[in-house]
Amino acid sequence: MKRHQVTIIDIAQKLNISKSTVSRALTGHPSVRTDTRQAVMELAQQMDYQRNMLAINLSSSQSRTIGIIVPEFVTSFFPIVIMGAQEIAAQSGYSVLISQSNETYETEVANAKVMLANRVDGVLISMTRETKNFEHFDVFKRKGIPLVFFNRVCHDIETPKVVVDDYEGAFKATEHLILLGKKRIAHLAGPPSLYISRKRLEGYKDALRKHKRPILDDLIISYDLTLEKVKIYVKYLLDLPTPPDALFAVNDPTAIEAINVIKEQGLSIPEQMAVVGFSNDYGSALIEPGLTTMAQPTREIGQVAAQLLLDQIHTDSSVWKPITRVLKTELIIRGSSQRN
Amino acid sequence: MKRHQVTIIDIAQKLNISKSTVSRALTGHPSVRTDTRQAVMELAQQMDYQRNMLAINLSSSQSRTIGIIVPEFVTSFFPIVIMGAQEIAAQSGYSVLISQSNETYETEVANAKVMLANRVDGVLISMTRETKNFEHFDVFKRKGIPLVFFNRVCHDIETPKVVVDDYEGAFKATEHLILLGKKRIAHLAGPPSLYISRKRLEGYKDALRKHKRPILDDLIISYDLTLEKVKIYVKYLLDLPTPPDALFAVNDPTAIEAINVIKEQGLSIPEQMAVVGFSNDYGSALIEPGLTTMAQPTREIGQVAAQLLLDQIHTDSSVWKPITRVLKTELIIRGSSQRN
DNA sequence: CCATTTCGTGGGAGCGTTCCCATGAAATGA
DNA sequence: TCATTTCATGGGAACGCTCCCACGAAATGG
Repeated sequence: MKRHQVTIIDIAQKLNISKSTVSRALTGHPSVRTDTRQAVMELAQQMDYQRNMLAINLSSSQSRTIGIIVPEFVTSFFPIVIMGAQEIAAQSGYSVLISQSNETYETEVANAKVMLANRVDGVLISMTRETKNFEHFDVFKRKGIPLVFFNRVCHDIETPKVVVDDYEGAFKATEHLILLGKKRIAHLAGPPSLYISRKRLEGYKDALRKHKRPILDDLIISYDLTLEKVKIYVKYLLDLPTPPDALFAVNDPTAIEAINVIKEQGLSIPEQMAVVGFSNDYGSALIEPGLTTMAQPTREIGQVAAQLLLDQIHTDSSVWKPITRVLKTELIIRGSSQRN
Repeated sequence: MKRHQVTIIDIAQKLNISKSTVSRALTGHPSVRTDTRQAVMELAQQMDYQRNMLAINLSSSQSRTIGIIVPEFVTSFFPIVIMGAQEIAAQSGYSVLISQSNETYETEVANAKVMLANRVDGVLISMTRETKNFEHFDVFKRKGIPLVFFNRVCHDIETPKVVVDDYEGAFKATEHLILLGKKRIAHLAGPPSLYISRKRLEGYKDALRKHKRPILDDLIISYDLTLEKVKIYVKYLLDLPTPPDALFAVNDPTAIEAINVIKEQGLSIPEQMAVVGFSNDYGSALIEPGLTTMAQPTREIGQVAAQLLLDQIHTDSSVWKPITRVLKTELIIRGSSQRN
């Protein structure tokens, strides 16, 4: 049942003026007589007229919407990033279209199509862990739609990126464990397909090197971030002839899961096994003992990414620069790596 | 720099047919010769044509978008609801426009306007804790845009609602504490302005009544859900001449905060003070001791609400029924209310 | 074999704006 | 006072699509 929508034409007719004038009055165009504008505004209010963004969007060929594609919604990380981005977008009058790729390449491609169909003015994206082919991003470049990567970025595409200093963060986290007196520090790493996994691994190794510690391949495990597997790997580590006395996990959910397994096995944290995570997720302060972690400025990632995107949207594509913004991490020390 | 968009006219010209035919071919209209359709499809692919939703939306006067207004994004509850809703919406080809009211009435009103301007086909909403005036919702009814409330619902408006059985949940939670042998059970309640607060309070009281326990006003505190205040109230309770030996908190963040305060004060949980929450948030399993809580089917709330909304969108407004779907809660017993 | 239905297609209005150009009135300057 | 600029407004194309109506050709039926 579509009842009639109130349009500027309705207003124009009642006021016996043209729709052009109504349009100008409503959009704040200077060359409209004050009394005319007044009358239009009042009548609009009275008829509860709402400007039709659908028409405005078509007319202006832009949606005033930015798209965000994230791999998942389960951990608190992405929702917080989205919140940050949404804030910045809203300040400039932009809406946000959200879609999750479910860590699946095909869904990511489909989502990209939806973004295109909806004529978003730009896209913020953090890739699936299985995305290795980047052709579906080319079309954005061809169509002149700016793209900003965050967190899980693609280095094969020239586009702005927002990341945290994964290398430095991992370096500091590992060094923290070394300075704590830990001798055998294990690393539960992410999949090598992710740049952040590789960088964190690198930081871990370099910290060991700096302090002249051996890098033991036994103690480095790469996994695909499906949490169910953490138990297997942690048990494996604990069952080694000479087990590690510390664990640096690639992210907080992994670390939290690891803590649960370690406690289950009856080991004391941090005495027998210290644990450090990465990102300072919501649960990290709650678990017992509290999780030492490299905090990422999660909300800020969203804000910075959105700002970068808006900047691109508002400048000519010929002057786009593929800036990479590297945000700092901060070591938060809690019980999992602290002698009481 | 707006380069030319590929439109159905471009395809039509290349193929020397009319745009009507191209449109029909692309939308799967039956009366198009198979070879024509084939040719159109191929050329469209080749020119990487993307249907322009902006135009389709204007033409059809509907956006194929549903709006969701939530009060906040901080706890894990709303993101999960949104995820559930998004899944259902996506299945029917609907996009989701998200906005957060920041627990502020004015923002909620502004967000409602944005939804209207974007011509969303329906809105899912959970109100601000300070929303007492519902006029900004009337316009949706006037314009025939369906509205579905969830979680924090408005009973003054005839519209579908999705809630959990707050009364029963609170009743069971309280009864659980009674059966545990607790004698003085306090309740840290939400603001009376929220229906769910009132219902939970009612369930709490009725459980006490059923078991012939006195209802002690000293032990019932209503607060505005700003977590910083939990400390004050919990301390107040603990400092009473005869302090309570159990606490039923209106939601999990409150309960978690309470546990932290109780531990800080050196009391043992659950021996000296048992705690039960409501909703089974992400952190509840992590905190030590684990938080006993009434689990809500969070994701399902989003799914059901979205489905109800889609149902309304697809039926004539004259046959809309203000169904209230009440989902069941489930008691999850953890360390905060369990001997050992 | 002619009248009627079916099929595939073309033409064009309409969705509600914005924005450019035109127009006439008022204001300005010499 | 007349030419020129400024101002407030109107008219209409454009945005890209859908959908209704019309039309000729082919298929059908008696």
